[in-house]
Amino acid sequence: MQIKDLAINEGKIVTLQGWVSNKREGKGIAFVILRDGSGFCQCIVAAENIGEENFEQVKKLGLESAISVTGKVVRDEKQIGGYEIHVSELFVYQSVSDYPIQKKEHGVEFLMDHRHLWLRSQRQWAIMKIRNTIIFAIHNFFQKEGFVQADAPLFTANACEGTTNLFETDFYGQPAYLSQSGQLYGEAMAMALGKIYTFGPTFRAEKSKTRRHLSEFWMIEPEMAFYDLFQNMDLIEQFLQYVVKEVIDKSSEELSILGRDVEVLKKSSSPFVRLTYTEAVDIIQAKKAVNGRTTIETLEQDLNNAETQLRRVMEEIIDRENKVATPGMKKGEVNFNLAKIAQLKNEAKDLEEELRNIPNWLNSAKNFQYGSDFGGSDETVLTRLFDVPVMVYDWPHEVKAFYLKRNPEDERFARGVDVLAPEGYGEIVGGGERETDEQKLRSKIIEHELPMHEFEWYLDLRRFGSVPHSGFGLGLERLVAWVCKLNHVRETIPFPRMYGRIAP
RNA sequence: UCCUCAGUAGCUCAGCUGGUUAGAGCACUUGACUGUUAAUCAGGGGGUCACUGGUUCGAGCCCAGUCUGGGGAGCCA
Repeated sequence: MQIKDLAINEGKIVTLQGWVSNKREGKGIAFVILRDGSGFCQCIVAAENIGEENFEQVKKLGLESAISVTGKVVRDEKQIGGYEIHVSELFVYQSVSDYPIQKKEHGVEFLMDHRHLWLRSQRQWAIMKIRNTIIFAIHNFFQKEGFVQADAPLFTANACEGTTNLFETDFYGQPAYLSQSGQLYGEAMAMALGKIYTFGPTFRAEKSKTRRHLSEFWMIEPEMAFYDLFQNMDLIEQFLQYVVKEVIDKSSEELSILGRDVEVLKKSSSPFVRLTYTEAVDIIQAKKAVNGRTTIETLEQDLNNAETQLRRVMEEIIDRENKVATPGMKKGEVNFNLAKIAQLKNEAKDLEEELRNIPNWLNSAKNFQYGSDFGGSDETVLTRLFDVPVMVYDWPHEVKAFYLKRNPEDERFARGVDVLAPEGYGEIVGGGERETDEQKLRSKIIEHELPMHEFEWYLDLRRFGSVPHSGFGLGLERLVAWVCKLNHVRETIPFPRMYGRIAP
């Protein structure tokens, strides 16, 4: 019996096995929040029902003690799952008294050091469940569209886009690299199977310490024969809309645990914005307005909002500090205010950071050089104007990968597309139409100073039945972060590997 | 690699212009309370102030270096 099935067992006597995720107690009664991996459920344990001796055991149970309970399922609207258990029997597998993670805020480093235990907490549980929903939806989408899942190798001999950001390993005495993308292999598989997608881990040795980067992350890379850039973009849009809708339908409880505003997420069911690079630059540089507002006006407005908000938060902090200092205040109320003050201080920190950032964004928007790639701030500036994902295509070919096809009507541009998620999440998808012409590819490989002999097998794909084809890569963790509205990708994967972090 | 912020009790933090014996809450522990949602009340134990060196009569506080972590740039999904 699992907690998720309580609803269909209302009024019955059931047995649950799990862990104590929280406990409150009064004389002769204890409220145990049990978790079993499938959900959370409050169990009412009364001394008169289970006996004094057994109740003494319950009083000693610390967080994460392992128990089983037997009792009646009773409807209670106030509870998370909607039900509670009136316990008649309780068995203790292990009584724990010193669980490290407490019912209060912890710092990032402490939590990451205890990631193996942190995963048990309600928020992390909700994120992992949503990650699972997303993974399942991805497979469902591609399978129903007739794609074949076909994985690319993880060991590669060629440092396909430069060696600096690859992890080097020893492959029977030969240097080998952990794959940073399965795309070239994906193209080979698409020529064999028509439409394929890879789904696997990918490795980048970038020494990046930001909320968007992991050293090991999961990437989904579809590749489709006979798809041009625009069919590719249509597919990306349908795909993302399907996945988001599945999460809204199947993981609404988890989204509400995370406090995610589903209405904002639902907006992505509208058509995505499609801009050429040139149009996007005009918007970033504020030469073009969107819905009557330019980026600069929007940013200035945001700056003002952040300032007034910060002022309000600071006032509330002072207010509550005065309250705490008032003599004769009850301890409980003091604690409540202290907790609130700590929370407000964090809010103030975030706002201060935003206040520092916005002027930088303004500056970089004003000074954006046509022809260069977008930085994180340019993406933020652009996506702030829209509430659906933005697809930017037709990039200056110099800033994009060697394998992208040129726009036949204007050779300055390559047919790449980046999908920028709303709410500041930046690039979640990068893709495009591939170059089909062997000679053009050869000159690009030379231009990028890549070892030609490592690409001969890839060039075979252009020698034998070369056809228009396209594909894209989706960063799973970035998608999860956006859907859950998390401020860091490290919470989207069970055991993140990132610069400076390889344990636990 | 660069910029920037931080490191004080198991955890989250305070510690004024450098000045006596280092502070709070939580957690833990002892006792009281039958419906709680981080939230009752009273008592108790708990410290190499990241490390190394320097300035000073005196350093948690000032200076230099090192280490670790947060955020960002570059690079990217």
